[in-house]
Amino acid sequence: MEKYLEGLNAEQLRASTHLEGPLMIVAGAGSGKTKVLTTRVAHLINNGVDAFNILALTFTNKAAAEMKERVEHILGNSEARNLYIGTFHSIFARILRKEAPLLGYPSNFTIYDTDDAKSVIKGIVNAMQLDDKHYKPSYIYSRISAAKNGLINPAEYKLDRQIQQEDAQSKRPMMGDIYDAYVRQCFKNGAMDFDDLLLKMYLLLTTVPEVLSRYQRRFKYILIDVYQDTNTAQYNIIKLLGAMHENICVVGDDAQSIYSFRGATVQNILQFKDDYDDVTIVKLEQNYRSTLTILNVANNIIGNNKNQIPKELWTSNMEGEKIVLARTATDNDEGRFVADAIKEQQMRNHYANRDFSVLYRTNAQSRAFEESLRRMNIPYKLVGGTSFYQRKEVKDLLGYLRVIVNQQDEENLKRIINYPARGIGKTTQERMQIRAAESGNTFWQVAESGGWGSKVEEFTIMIKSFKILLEQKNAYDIAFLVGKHTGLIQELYNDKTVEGLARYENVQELLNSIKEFTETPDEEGELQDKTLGSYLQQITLLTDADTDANGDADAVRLMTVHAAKGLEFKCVFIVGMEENLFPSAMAMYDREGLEEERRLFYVAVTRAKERLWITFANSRYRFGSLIQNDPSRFLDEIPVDKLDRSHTGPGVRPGGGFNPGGSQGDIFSKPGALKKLPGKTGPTPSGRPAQAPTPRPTGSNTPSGSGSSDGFSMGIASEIAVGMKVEHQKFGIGKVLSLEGGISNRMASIDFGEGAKKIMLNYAKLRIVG
DNA sequence: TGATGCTAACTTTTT
DNA sequence: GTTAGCATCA
Repeated sequence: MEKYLEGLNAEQLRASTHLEGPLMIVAGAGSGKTKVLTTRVAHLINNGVDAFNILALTFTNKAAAEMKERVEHILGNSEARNLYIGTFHSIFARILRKEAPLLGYPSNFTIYDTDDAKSVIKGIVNAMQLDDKHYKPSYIYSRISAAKNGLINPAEYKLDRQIQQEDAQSKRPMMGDIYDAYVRQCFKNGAMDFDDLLLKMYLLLTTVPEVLSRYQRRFKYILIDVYQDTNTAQYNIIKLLGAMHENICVVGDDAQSIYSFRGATVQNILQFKDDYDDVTIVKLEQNYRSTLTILNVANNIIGNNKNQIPKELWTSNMEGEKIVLARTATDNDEGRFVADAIKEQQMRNHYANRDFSVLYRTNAQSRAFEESLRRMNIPYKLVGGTSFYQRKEVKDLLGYLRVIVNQQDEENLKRIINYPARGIGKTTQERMQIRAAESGNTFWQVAESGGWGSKVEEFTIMIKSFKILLEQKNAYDIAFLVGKHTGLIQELYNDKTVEGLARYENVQELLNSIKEFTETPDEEGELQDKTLGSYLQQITLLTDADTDANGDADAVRLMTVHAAKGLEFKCVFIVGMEENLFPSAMAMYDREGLEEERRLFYVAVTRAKERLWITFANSRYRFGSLIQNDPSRFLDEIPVDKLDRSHTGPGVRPGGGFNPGGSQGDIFSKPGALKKLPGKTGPTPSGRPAQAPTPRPTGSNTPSGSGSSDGFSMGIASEIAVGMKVEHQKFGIGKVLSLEGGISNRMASIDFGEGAKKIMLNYAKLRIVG
C-alpha cells in the first residue's frame, strides 16, 4: 500500500481510493474530510489521472491553496499545480474570462460586489421614480439574487404566478421590471454580480454546445467540497459538467448546512444518491478533533433537529474539560470575561494566542472583544467583517482601475469622474447621463464624444493614457501611477486628521497587496497573468476567510460562526448566546429558520478541540440603547452534567422575570434538557470531576466607568423610586413607572415620552431630577 | 460647488 | 453607536 494511505481508517481509505463513478462522502464535523479529499486527489494522480483533468471546488480560496500544497507534499512533485481548484465563483470567473465574449460580455468584465449591485439598483429605482424607502435596494437585491440562484430570468420572473403573487402581496408590483432593468444595466456596464458568475456559466454551458463538450472532456474528475451549501444554479452546472464521465465526488454534512439564506439547498446532498446510478456512499463518523465532552454536547444539540441524515458521530478522544457557561451583566463585561479567560488559560496551560477564537453570530458583536483584548495587550485578528475592500478610499482607487480596464463600467466611472474634485459637477454629470439615455450610448462614449468642456476632456484623455499602459505594465505599476497622477494619494496625504492618515495607510496597503500579487508566482501554471484585469477579477472574489492574510500570525481570531466554518481551534468562545441574537430574531419563528440556527450553533461547538466557553450577557447595547435578552433556548439543549456553571451568577435565574412572555430560556429549571437522544454516543459516566478552568470572575457585578462628573451616575438603583423624574444621558427626561427585580438587578420601566423603556438601573447612567 | 453637520436607519449570516 | 445620505451654509 502507498505510504500516503497509511493511517487512514477503513472508511477514509474507502473514500480516498475510490476512483471511478459517483461518490458521496457524508463527513461529520472533524472527521478528517480535508485529509480524505487531498489523499483522494493525490491517489487519482498517482493512478495516472492527469491533474489537468481534475476540477475541485472548495469553499474558500485559502482551502484551495492548502489543498494544492498538501497534494504536492504527498506526491513530492509539482503536478498538483495543474489542478483546476478554487471556489465556485473564482473558477467560473476564470472560465468566463475566456468565454464571456460568446455571451456578448467583454472578457475584461467587471465583477460587482453587493454594494456595487445595490447602487445600480438604487439608480434604477430612482430613474423609475419609485420610492426607494419602499423599493429598498437591499430587499430588491436579495430578491433578484434568489431569482438568479434559482435560474429564473426576468422574463420567467414576470410570468411566474407565485412570484407575481408574492410581489403583489408585498406591494412591489414593479419588481419584475426592476429586475429586467438591472440585468440590462449590468450587461451595458459589462459587469457581472456574484450570482451572474454562476448564472452566466450555466447559460454558457446550455447555449454553446461546443463549450459544454470542451469542459466536459476536460473535467474528467470533479470534486465538490461542502456540497450541502450549493444552490440550484451550482447544482445544475455540476450536473452538466459531470454528465459525460460521472466521476463526481461530493463531500458534505447536512448538519452543517448554514447558507440557505443565499439559496443553498440541503436537498442537493439529500438527493445526490438519486441523481446518478450506482452512487457509492461513504460515511465518515469518527471525530478526531474534539474531546468527548464537546462532541457529546454537539450531538445532543443537533439531535433536536428533525430533518437530517442519520449518522452517529463518535470519538475515542479523552473526555476533556467541562464546558464553561458564563453569564455577564453586559456585552462589555462579556468582552472582559473572554479576555481574562484567555490570559488565564495562557498562564495555566500555555496556550498561544492563535489557539483561541471568539465566535459570534453577527459582526456587530466584535467590538467589545476588540476593546478588551486591546486593553489586555492580547494580539487579535478580525477575520472578515466590513472588509478592507469596502472602504471608500480603497473602492475609489479600485474604481479607477476598474474603469481603466473596462470603460463601460458606468457605476465606477461615476464614482471617480469627479474624485478627487476636478470640476465635473453634478449638473454636467446629469446632462451627460441624459444624453447617454437618449442616444443609447454608454456614459463613457458620451463623455468621450466631446463638447463637455476641458475638464471632461482632460479626464477622458487621462483614462485613455492609463489604458495604453495596460499592455505594457503590470498591475502594481499601473495602480501606483494612477494613485499618483489622479492626485488621489496626494489628496489623502494632505489630510492630516487621524482618519485621513488611516485612509492614506489603507491605500498604501492596497498598493502593497497589488505588489504582492504581481510578485507572487502564478499557481495555475497555465497563464502568467499579472495584468490588472486578472488582479481585479480575484480581488472581488476573496472570501472572508481569505482576508485573514497572514494566517500564521500568533493572534486570537475573532469572527462570525459562518466564517469559522471548516476551521478548528484548541479553545473556542461562543459568545452572545441569547434569544434574538443566537438564534437570530430574524430566523426564530419558523422551523426551518430555527433549525438552521441550531446547525449554526452545532458548527460553532464543533470548531473546538479542547476547551469551550459559552457566554451570554444580561443586557447589551443594540442600536445605541441597552436591551435585555433571555439566555438562548439552545442552552437548554446542553446536558447539564457537561457544564461548568460557576460563572453564571449566584443562584440567579438568568432572564428570570425580565421578559415576561419571553422564551423558555431557563437552563436551571429544565430537567428536559438532560434528555439523551437515542443512537448518539450515549451518556458518558464522568469518572473524575472536571478540572474546570476557572478564570476569575471579572467583577460583572461592579459597573465600570464612573460617568459621574457630569452628574450622571450608575449604580444609584437604591435611590430611585416609582414616580420620580430622572434624566438619562441618551433618552432625556422620563418618569419612572415601575420597578422590579432585587437590589442587584433592579429594572425600571421609564417613560421617556415614547412608551416605557426597560432600563437596568445598575448600569444605566441616570440623574434624578425630581 | 464643496464642505460640514445633522438625522435616520441600521444588524443576520456571504460569494 | 455607527454610517450613509441629505440639507444647509460658506
